[in-house]
Amino acid sequence: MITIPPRYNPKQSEEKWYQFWEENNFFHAEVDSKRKPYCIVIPPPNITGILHMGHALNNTVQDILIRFRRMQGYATLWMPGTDHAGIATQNVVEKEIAHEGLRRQDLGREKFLERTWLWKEKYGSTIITQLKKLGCSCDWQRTRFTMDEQYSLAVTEVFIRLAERGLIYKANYIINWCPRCQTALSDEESAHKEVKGNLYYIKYPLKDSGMDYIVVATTRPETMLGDTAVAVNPKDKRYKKLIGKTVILPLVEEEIPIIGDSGVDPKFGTGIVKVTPAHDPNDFEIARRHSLYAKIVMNPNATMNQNVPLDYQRMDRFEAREAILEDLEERGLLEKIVPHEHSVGHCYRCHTMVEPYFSEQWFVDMPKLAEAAEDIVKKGKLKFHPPRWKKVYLNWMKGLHGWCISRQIWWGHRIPAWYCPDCKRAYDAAHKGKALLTERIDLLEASILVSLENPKFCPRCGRTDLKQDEDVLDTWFSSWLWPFAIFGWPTLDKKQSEELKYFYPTQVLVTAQEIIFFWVARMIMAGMHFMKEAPFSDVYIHGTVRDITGTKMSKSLGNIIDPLEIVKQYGCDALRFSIISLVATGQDVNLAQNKFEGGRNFANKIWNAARFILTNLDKEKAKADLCLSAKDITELKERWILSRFYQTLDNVTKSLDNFRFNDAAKSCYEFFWHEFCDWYIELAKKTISSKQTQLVLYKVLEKTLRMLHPFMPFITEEVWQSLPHEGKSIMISPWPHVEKQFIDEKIDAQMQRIISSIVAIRNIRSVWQIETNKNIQAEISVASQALEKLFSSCASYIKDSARIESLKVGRNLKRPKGAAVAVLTDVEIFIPLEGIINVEKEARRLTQKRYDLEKLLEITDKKLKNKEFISKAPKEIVEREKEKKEKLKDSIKKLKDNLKGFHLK
RNA sequence: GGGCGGUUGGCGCAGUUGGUUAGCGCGUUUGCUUGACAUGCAAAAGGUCACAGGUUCGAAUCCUGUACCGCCCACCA
Repeated sequence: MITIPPRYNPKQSEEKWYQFWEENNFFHAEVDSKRKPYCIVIPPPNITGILHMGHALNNTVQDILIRFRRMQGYATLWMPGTDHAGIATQNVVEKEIAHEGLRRQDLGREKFLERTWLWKEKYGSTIITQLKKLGCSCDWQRTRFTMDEQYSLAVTEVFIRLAERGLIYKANYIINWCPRCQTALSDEESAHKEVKGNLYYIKYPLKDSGMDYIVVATTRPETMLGDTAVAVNPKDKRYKKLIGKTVILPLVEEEIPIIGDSGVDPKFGTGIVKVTPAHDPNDFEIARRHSLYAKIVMNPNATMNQNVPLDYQRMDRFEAREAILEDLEERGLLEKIVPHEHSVGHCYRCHTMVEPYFSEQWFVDMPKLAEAAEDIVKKGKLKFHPPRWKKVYLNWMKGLHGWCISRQIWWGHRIPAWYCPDCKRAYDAAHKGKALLTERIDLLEASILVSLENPKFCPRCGRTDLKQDEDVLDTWFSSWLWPFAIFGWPTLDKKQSEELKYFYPTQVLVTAQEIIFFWVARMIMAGMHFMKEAPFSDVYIHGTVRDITGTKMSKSLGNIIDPLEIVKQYGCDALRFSIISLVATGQDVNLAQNKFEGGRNFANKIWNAARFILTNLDKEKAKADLCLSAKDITELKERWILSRFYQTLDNVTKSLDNFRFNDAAKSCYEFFWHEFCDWYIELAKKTISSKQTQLVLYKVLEKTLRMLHPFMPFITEEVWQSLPHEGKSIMISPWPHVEKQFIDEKIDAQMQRIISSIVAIRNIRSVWQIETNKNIQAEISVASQALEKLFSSCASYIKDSARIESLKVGRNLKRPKGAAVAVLTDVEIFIPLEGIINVEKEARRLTQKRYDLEKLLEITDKKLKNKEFISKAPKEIVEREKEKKEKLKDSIKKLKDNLKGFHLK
């Protein structure tokens, strides 16, 4: 007798088997010309990352796909790695040194980077360790980091190649500036949020016209210090005559022109807009059209700079706002204040309000790169799942501006550009004030050299101490190369080029919707440009993990559920199975702690079913015939469970092929629990030692474990290892084949009749409160010889499952006196319970049943009387309705006949 | 301003090209120390599929509109 604990102990198996898999190198993949490749690149988590439910969902999906394909025989590679996460990591290290009272400037660039590398060594792989706790079968030997030496080379190379083609350029442009991080951000890194503010109506006196003034409306009065014009719409009759006149900018007391620009909306505010080219993207565009000068009025930390009147200098932007409003008020220049809601960009890292800021930055020419990336998706060669994201993607591609890639931080890939200080200064001086017109800076003219190595001298003046650009590249400028840079591109040795050729393009990318623009779109661009092929053929976009009220989980809200805590409490398989069952394609998932009980209970069910089978398995018998054919199985219950198993397997395989993970999980669950355990194992108890039962118990369990393995890797391995098996691990065992010979719908229908009959009897027992252990008698009256045969041969199923002591099966039997009745299609069941049942109550029960069926009959009848239905509906539908009608009629008649026998008063 | 998603029994959700008596999990009720499992077993109750029109022989499913909730995009001074 084997003793197995009644409860599954996840912790123990998780540790044991994960180690076993790693030791045996099962996660590792090599180029194998005999097999097809299947590759997924992990969305590299930030080194600052701490595992959250989003990761749990994202990586469970990937691991399921990877394990599924691995079992199917693909050369399966899941490439792992981490992202250096420029701003995020720098912020973390800055916080750390702040405890020592230091700022990064105190350390200096070199020392600060040393600290950051140390931090990375210490904490940077936390997330990797955590991913292992989820059971992820990544090829860890190949783990990459976006700042690895070779990877960095790819980044630099890409920068140079794009710069050479003019696809990367330097320009004076208005960008998003985070005053706290003190760096430029891309459009995507500035997250728009609705902010309740005010619209301030400010009077600008007209020059040379006494008391006359015009009124502009603004939400950010502090920027008025940088106004270089006032604009009206030239079609606006009210103000047309103002164009060409001059106003005196209050507080600054400078003369600025009134210009006409069609971008001005006459309906908004007063229809007159102040133009601040250096601090508003809209105004910047106006300024370019009118060759206006851009006056920067803020320092990088968003305090007012030396270009504003002394009183406001060094004030914070919001402080300055208050001061300016007060001063305007005092001068009678503040007309009114109207509450106004508008959306304002916020830094996606620190949530500080972003300032539009005019500055010199590096950009990628996105519209150019977008062409091929747009095309490949339009053609359908790259598919999104669910498909609605295609539209979102294409729409984004259409509206692209330049991508600002320079960041004024230290942690990251330093821009491979060098300046000659003299020549650059000369260039700047020559272009001062013209900057708006000459948006792109001519690198040659400005003596900016883009190259892999530090250039020896300035080609213009010969100076030898050239200075490297201080800025680093946007983190996403390295992650967009991920699918090919991880293989060593572009400096490939022989092995690497083989691998790149074999594994690129990869198969699927799994990610969340908020990453589509940041990363997915850009990877497609980079892939198309550098590899001439999209980096993957399918993109699976999963939903966002939320709490039970539908709020996004976040640390600051305190509504997070820690996946590792769930693993500890419920087990990894429970976490995986629960989360995957909840996620319908692309739908968000609302989680609560108790949602994981389902997965835990399922794991426990698997454990106990296996426990039962193992304790009863005669290993010799089970092993005896591993390749049985359908002919060897004669018993209904055995044929049925095999038929159901292969149907389920077929379902699960197809669902996984189509990224329908919840369907797959539900099929497994339904089959295992409600068919295999509830019916088959229960029935099998009576024939446990028969060869057929032994074979089928073993065969179905073993194959079901394999089917479940991608979802629940640990418990399936644990159980599988205790069963007779071939091979070293379930994770490298083959995905079962759908053996069609076992699928038999007639068998399913027959078994269904038996099951329905058992349920009907149990129902009667329950209604009349017959004690569970009390044996009763039953008579089953059937309509045909075939049914008589079926019920006779399955009499034992019914007797065992419904606790029937003696069962009589016959044709057209009459209801014994005082018997309870159940009417099923072509079957009547009588349970003699004279004295126990209440005749009137039983009659009411049957009448209710009859009433229900009559309602159905009415609907069916109506359909069949409808000539259009008969002529227009497909034949098989009509046929089905006809059959249904006959069955209903028959059942109703039987109910009526039985009711007659009750002789009610 | 534009786009997208959601609205199905008390709660959380499935429902693939329109066609079974609309399913599942949790919860609820009743009964069970049935020899794998009380993280269990058995039986049951509970829904006019947000609303209004339309298409169709037939609509939870397709179309139009409305309401509410949520998300994304946009140069809304």
